[in-house]
Amino acid sequence: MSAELSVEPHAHPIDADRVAHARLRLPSLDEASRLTSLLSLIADPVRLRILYALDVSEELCVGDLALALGANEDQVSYALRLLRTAGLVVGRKEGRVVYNRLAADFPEPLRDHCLHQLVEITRRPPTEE
Amino acid sequence: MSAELSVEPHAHPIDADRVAHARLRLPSLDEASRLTSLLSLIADPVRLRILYALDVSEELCVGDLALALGANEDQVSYALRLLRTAGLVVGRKEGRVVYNRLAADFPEPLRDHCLHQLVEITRRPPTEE
DNA sequence: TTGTTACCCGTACGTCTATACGGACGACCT
DNA sequence: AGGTCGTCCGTATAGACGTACGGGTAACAA
Repeated sequence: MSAELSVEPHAHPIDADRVAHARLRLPSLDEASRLTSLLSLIADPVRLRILYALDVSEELCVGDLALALGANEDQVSYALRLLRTAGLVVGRKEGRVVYNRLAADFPEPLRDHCLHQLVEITRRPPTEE
Repeated sequence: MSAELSVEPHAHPIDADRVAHARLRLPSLDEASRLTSLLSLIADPVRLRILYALDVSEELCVGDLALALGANEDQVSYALRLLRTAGLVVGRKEGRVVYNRLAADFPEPLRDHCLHQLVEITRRPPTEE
């Protein structure tokens, strides 16, 4: 998956300049994988809305989260498991209730760009003429 | 998949205020799905790097794109198919070569936030202590 | 202590996604 | 015209992902 191949699909680059130009500025396969694994995490309706909910409300437990989303607790629990594993969400246990909140080192750009700014895209669907 | 359920998983919301607060500001399931389907498209190493390449170089054909990415043409071709279907990339055919470029109505926030800003995350991996 | 609540975990299933392969088209060169 | 190259499309297979289900743990109440 992270193997560098010595590719030579066809020996005739049509625009060698642009290929070299792109090649230099392109993020490496490793960097891209790191970013896309992060994006994949928020590219899910349940997880995205969980992050939204935790962003506006300081912290929420699983049951209330499911109530706010209109989803069942299994979905929320599974989503939280992934978010916690990735270190985006942390759980504070108080009694028998686990309060979830965004991690302190939650990537700021992710919060700013994806949670705050990118919502506007949803208001204007891409199929506008 | 887009069915509204009349859920009542448990009758004891622990923090009713925060639930209501989150519920009001939460994007609808439909809005979230629209956004996540877009994010899923760029949440793939091949597609993300293609968008990057097309962003720095005006336009590139499939073969050169594969050359720049170090991927085979099948991967690039398949990725371009999805990006074209979504309307993010358009193809200009000139002779037997198809030059691909970002669509004119490519969502600006997506380009700004995901392509330009979000790269910095990759520079500082999330596993930093 | 017994029962109930809130939650987590492991497993199994259905589904969606990406990849690889083969064929087909149109465009250039001789 | 014939041959070759660049690209696209359809199909099949393997793998990853999300969902649902059942059991299990810790905490509070009676």
